[in-house]
Amino acid sequence: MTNSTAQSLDPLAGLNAQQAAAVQAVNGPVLVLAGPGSGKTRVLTRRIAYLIDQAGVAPWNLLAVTFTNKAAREMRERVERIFEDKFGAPRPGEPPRLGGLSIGTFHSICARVLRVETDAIGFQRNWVIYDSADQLALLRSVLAEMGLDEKRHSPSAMQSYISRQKNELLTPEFADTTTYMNEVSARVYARYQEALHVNNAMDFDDLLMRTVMLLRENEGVLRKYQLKWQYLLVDEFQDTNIAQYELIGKLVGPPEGRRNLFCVGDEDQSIFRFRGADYRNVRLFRDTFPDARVILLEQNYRSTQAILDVANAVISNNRNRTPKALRTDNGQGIAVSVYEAYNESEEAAYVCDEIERHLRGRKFGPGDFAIMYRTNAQSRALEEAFVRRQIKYKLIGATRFYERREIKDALAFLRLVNNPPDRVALDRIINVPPRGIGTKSYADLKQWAAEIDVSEYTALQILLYGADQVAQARGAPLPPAARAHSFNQGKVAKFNHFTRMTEGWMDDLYARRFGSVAELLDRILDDTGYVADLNDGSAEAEDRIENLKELRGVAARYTAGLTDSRPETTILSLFLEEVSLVSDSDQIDEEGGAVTLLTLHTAKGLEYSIVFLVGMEEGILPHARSIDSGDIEDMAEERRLAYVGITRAKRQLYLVHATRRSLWGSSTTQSPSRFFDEIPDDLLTGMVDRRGRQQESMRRATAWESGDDEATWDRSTRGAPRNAYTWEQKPKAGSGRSTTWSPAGASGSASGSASGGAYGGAKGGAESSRSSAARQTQPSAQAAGGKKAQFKRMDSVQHAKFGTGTVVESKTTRDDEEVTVAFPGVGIKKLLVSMAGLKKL
DNA sequence: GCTACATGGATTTTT
DNA sequence: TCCATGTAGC
Repeated sequence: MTNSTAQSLDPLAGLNAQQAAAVQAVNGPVLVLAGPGSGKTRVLTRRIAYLIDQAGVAPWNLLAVTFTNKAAREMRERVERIFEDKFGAPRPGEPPRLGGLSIGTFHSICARVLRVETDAIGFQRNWVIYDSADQLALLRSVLAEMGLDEKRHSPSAMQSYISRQKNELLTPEFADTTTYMNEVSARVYARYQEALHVNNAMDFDDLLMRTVMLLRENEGVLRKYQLKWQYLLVDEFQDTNIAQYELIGKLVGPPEGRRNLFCVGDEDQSIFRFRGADYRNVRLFRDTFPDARVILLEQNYRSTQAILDVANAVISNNRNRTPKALRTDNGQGIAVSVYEAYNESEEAAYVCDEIERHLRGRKFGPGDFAIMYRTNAQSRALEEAFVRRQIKYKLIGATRFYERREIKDALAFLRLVNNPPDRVALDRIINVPPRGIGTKSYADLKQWAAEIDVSEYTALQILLYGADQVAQARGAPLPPAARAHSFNQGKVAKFNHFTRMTEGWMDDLYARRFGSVAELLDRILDDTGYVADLNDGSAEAEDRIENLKELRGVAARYTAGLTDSRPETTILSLFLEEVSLVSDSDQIDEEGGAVTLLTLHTAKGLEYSIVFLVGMEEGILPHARSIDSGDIEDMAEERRLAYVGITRAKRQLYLVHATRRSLWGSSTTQSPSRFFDEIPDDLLTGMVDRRGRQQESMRRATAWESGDDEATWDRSTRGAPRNAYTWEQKPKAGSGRSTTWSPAGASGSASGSASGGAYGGAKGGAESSRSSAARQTQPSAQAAGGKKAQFKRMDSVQHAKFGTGTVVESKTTRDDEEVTVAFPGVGIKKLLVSMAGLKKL
């Protein structure tokens, strides 16, 4: 290699003094307190490269812990790129340069350790990870078993209690029993843990707790990992919880030992307290290692000074923090804008207006914008507006892919094949699609299984193969009752049909007849008739099928005859593990070319040129829960959340709040967030003095309600069509399902201000009343057409009045089809197929 | 056993 | 408004 290429890897190139110091601090504990936008990712990647290339540390001795899988992936890629720059692309046959380098989240690292140590923790191979829905399902059955009423003992309260205990490393025998409720919860916790073990499953929190327990109790295992990982790097250290802190402590060894621990964090960005994270770990670290090197990164490379000033103003109201002054050389920039909207639809309309204005200026593309909010529910009004305006957007999080019904069903089949004791999986799919095994039969099966002390799946096997054969296969005798069951022949036939099918999959799996997990999935969907059952021709079914295809795409990457070279696991279980540990932020890609909609929590670690922080209202941000609790720490965390949002912006920041908001059904008046009061007026623009602002707001609100404000009305009709208006004066409509009350003809969604349901959009009043009047008088014009959808997304259609357009969405209603069509130059229209006379092109 | 409908309850944030 | 759960009728 030549000198010049060697020099291209100068891990210190372009770093400031503090960053360079952090990269080079090789020995002893280091704590980097990094403000937002201070280049900490850069420091971490450079440091990894530096340790490997300059300090001679073997890659397999390094462990870097990140907050998300996405961050892990990116960090690995960046380090790889550094080495490619220096040594060129890896040649075929060459051993991997970064072989054995471990980068991952706490959860994924722990899963890997536990996978290897399956025997040591007393689990069977191919154990699975339960997500929170699975946890709830299991908790419900535990509660039922214990004869506890769900109404009095809410499963989700139990769930959060258990999670709290686990995050604090409290096993059931040490769990908190200080109140009656906690005492009950502790007993549920104990039973729940047993149930998990019987199912050969762990929940998220178990991954951490069991790993720590293992390292605590097993000296040999502890030594092994201490020897393996001699250099530890931890990102987002302020968001570690007790379990994670102890895990790091165990791996790094006693304070007087090796101590090659490098932690990066920012107390001001700690936003996961509800998950047990405790930013005081930062101080704990300093107490544990009094001689630790502490490096401050205060220089900000991301934002303008105008944005940082606002961030400083807000965060300085938190006590118990190390004061920091964010500064930048990026210049003052544009002042932060404040906008007071009338309600959430007008808020969305404003955001769209501004985005469109910027897009016209051609300096920014859609991918430069992000809209951040406190709660996922807030995304709905925004989405509506984006669809109407035909602005490309990407929604992160709301309905998580792996929580969709069809995906969970498909995964449940795979999970059962992988791990037959998984009762939660079996519960889910024993009768999906319907195969004549009703609640009663299945309950009987469960009871019988409990009596003979075997898993439900084993009971099924006994029905199919007979008790003797099953006993022989397990190498253990079964109780006499295993020979006697009370199912009639018809039921046994139904059970056997199911079992024969699943046994077939397992046989073929272990005979390596599938080339990939995708092939197994194909076979399952085929044998069960799942897709056929799903496909009723509706657009929704089509979406679900699309989702299954997407899942198949992921599964296709898991090949090699499904059996890994490692004995402790199979490719199938690695696949299941991957899908259990994906996070929302994994969906984020920079290339998208679309406006990003996301919660403040998912926004952590990201940056965008222009950021809109919407719903800056009391009760939203700060959230009502945190206001009501009266806990000063809760409020401090809300403030940090605001701070995180503010500091995501590179060039321009908008703070938006609304006067009214309909959050769940009814509309309430909202007052601006207290965080506005913490920002000096001269740092904000777009806001007259407070009194003037309120008068303006009143004027607009009155105008809105009487419907005579042209400007507002115009925007409102685009943002949320007529029913946003009529909804204000609608009579109390019992269940909200009435379609006859509204003179303006908003039908269907009676109180839905923003959530559609009205037919026709801007200037479409006439159109809309006609449609809905027609709908009332001719309810089943198209009844003969049944449920079949005639149109689907992306279809080109012709309309007599609006011309040619493209179908955005199609929904089948009971007796008709409702199509949303984008007509260029006209706008988005919702049309009833029975009325509109649409022609497919 | 299945489907359609009614009712009641609930919503913070996520690995 | 939305969802999960419960119930009546087939």
